[in-house]
Formats: sequence, structure tokens, C-alpha cells
Amino acid sequence: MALRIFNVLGREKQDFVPLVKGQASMYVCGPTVYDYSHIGHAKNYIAFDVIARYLRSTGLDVLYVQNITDVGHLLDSGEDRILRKAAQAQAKPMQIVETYTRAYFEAMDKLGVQRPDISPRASGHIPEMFKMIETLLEKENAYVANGSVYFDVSTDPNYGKLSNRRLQEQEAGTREAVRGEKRNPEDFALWKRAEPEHILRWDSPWGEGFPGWHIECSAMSLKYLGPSFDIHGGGIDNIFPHNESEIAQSECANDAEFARYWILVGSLTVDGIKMSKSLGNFITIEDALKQFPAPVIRYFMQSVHYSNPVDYSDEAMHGTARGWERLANAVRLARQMRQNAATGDDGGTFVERLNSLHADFSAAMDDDFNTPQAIAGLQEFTRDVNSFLNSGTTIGRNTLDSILDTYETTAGSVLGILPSAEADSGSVQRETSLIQMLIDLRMQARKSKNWAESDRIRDELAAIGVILEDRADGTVWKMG
RNA sequence: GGCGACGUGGCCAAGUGGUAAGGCAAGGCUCUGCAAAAGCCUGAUCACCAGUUCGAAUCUGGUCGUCGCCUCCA
Repeated sequence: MALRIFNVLGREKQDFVPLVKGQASMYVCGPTVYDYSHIGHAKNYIAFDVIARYLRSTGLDVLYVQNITDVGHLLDSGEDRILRKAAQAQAKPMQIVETYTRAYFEAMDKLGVQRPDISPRASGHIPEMFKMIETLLEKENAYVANGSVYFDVSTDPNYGKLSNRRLQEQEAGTREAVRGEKRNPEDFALWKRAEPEHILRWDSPWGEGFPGWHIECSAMSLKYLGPSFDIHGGGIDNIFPHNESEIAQSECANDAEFARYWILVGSLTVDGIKMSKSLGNFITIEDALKQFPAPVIRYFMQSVHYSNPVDYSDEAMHGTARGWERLANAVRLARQMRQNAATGDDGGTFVERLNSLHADFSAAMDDDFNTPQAIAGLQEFTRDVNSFLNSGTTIGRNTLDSILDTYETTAGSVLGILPSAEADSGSVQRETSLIQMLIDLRMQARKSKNWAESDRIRDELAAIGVILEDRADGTVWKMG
């Protein structure tokens, strides 16, 4: 069965046929690094993480590019939002950018989001932007006004094809000062003249300034993926004007189809309303991780189809956590049984069930990355695994390996929702506590002169490399 | 005003023409020294109305309602 993707460009489910056989090129709009990442970012980037992971699992050679926006965004006041943050912190703009770029990657790492192959920064691609802007000027798709360069949307008859917006139906821009130098109210900036107080600025053929928001994605996707590539991803809230403008710039400048498949992810709300700082329902990824382990957050984000909105709430998260536990418990049980299982194929007939799970999983993911359906299949599978593991029949190590491998290649390497084996095998802190507990048990045995039990504990600990030494003031231990 | 989603059992959520997956919660039961885990059983005709069709949650039209976007946003 072939992979099908709902292409927002055209609004229909289509067979995925990559530009180059065996490869898939993907560009996803990345974050603006002016603050800590929130759970809305988590939903978005987990979705594309799973998409990239699944594409790879089918054997495709994926090249995944995701930008870091560290210049250019304007506030209503005309002030760059990164600069505003810098003023608050009395720090250099690039210091702010660096801080939140690192924080972004750290948060994503904790969520098990595999890093993109390339994470280009907008600030590092100013020359590439110049080149594209100059091309657009030469082709008269853009014009210079007072040191700024604007894209003339009236020169692109296809403008609006992604979001289905007709220019004349939109409300005119409200900023009089900005509108004054534009030919059409809908024209957007490719390059903005920097006012004196604007610290983050570059020399350009049109005077000192900084790039418009949309041009970076066009310039960087061209550089790393070429004029045409397979998949463009992002949040649905950026369909207009950002994605629409990207298409206009790139297709006018390159005379080539831009992205062939558009995958846009539904937004996340908190307790039914949009997340915003003023409402006090702004939840960072770090905050969420304090309450729930990363696999639970990933499971939650994938329990709804990526294109649909998700509502985050404590109630929903606790329900999700319980559902995840059931799956995780089965995996843990299988891991522990494997530790003591005899080698052999006992219970091998269960392999048929493994095959049917693989088939169900692939069918669900091939259908526009239907993770809710894939998870439903895993839950049914888990019921059968639990029955099997608890049935009392002898199960050989090979069979347990097969079960664990099945989980690993579906819930593990694709969805990224398995409990980590490390967490289950223990940590230094836990090991220390366990050893202390045994020492305390042994102390009780010694007090009651139960020397046989006391020596048994010491000998068995020694056998696994923990040496006990009795002192007048108590017992200490060390690794042998 | 324009664009776009959506409305499925108490909650979350798949399903886009052939008589409703899955999870959570709830109740009953099995297992069980206790606890936990696990398993079994129990529930919806799909916002409403009118059409198309042999047949619709699924297509068409309309009504009501929710949300997002049109200004920075993943």
C-alpha cells in the first residue's frame, strides 16, 4: 500500500510520489527564537518528527530542513520582537537569540524530537536573501520604496492559491504609515528599512535594514533543497500570509513549482482557548515535562490526527497518561521476562499476531500519517500481548525478542512513545537507594543474630559487584 | 465581511457510501495474602432539517453551534 498525503495545496489526499525516487526533501517552518518553546511548538514539531521518522522507516532517504528565525519579525509597533526582548533583558540581540535557540533544541531533545538534518539561521543567510530580492526586482515582481523593498502581489496571478484568499476580499491593512509606501495594501516586505533605534541591521543595496519575515524561508529552502522540493510543513496558522508569500516569492523568482505537498498542522489550545501570555495559560515545554514524561506528551500529541486542533488540559493529559501506561507496562513486562527467558522459540505462534500488527500500523501511517489509528492498533495488540505474557505458557527468548522488536519498530522508532530502557534498568540514584535498603535489611538480620541471612545478603551483593564493609559506625559499600 | 476547520457514547478520538476502531472514566467479574498489574463483560445510530441513493456518520443544500485565520504566531 502506498503512502497517501492530504495536500493542502488542492485540498485532497494524493499518492506521495517524490521528485527523486527513493528520496524525500522536506522543509518545515521553524520557531522564532525570542522566548521559551511552548507546547504548541511541541505539537507541531512532534508531528513532523513522526512524519520524517515514518518516511525513513519506509526506506526513503529524507533530507529535513527546518529554519531558525532570528531576525525580522515585526511587532505592531514596528519594533522587532527579538529586540524588544533584548531591551527587557538588557542583552545583545544575538545573545537572546542564542539563549533561546539552545533552549529550543534542548526542549526538543527532551521530547525525543530528532534534529533536522539542517537548521539554517536566517541571520546567516542575508546574502542569499539579497540575491532573491534582486531577482524579484529585476523581474519587476518587487519595487523599492523609501529604502524598503516590497513584493507586488498584483504581479502574481496565483497569489492566494494555497489559502484560497482573493485579494479584494481581504480587509485592508490598518497601519497607515506602512500602507502609504505600498502599491497595494496586501504587498509584503522583502526588506525593511531600519529605523535608527533598530540595532539588528545589515547593509544592503537599498540602505541599512533587515529582512522581511517570509523571504528567509524562500532563500534557505532554495539553497538547501533547490527550487522545487517534496514537502513543505508548518502550522495552519501560518498559511496566510507566510506560506502564501513564500510560494509567491519563490515561484516568481525561480520560475519553478515550489513545494509539491503542503502539510499543515492544526493548532493547540489550552482548556479550550488559544494559548497566550496575557491569559495566563502559556505552558512551556519545560513546564509540561515537569508533570508528564516525554513519551506521554508525544502520545498525547499523536492521539489526534496532526491536521486537527488539540486541546491541552490536565484532565486530558491524565487520561492519556493512563492509556500510555498500559502500553508501557506491557513493554516493561516483556523486557523483564526476557532477562530470565531461556533461549528458544517457545510461543512462536504469536509471531502471526506480530505480522498483523505491522500490517495494521503501516496501513494507518500510509493513510496520511493516521497516528490515532496506529495507536489504536497498538492498544489492541497490547491487549493480546498481555494475555499472552500472562497466560502461563513458556515463552522463549526469541519470541520475546520478536515482540520487543515489533514494539521498537512501530511505537519506538516511528512514534517515539516507548518507555526508555534506561529508566527501567535503573539510575545511579535508584541503585544507591536499593543497596541502602538491602544494607538496612541485613542490619536487622544481624541484630537478631540471623547470621545466615546476613551473610547471604553480603555474598549475593558481592556476586554482583557490591562490596560491603562493616564498621563500628555502620556499613559502607563500594563497587568491587 | 472573507477564508478554513469542526460538531461521533460521561470525556478524548478514528472512521468519508454498506448497518459505528481504540483509549480514559464508570459498573460487574476473574486472578490475587495485601496492593498493583493484567484479562473478561456492559454502553452511542453519529448537532438538527431536507434531499440524492437499494443503502449515508460518510454525498448535496440549509439551519444552529464551537474554534482558528485575515496583524506577530507552530
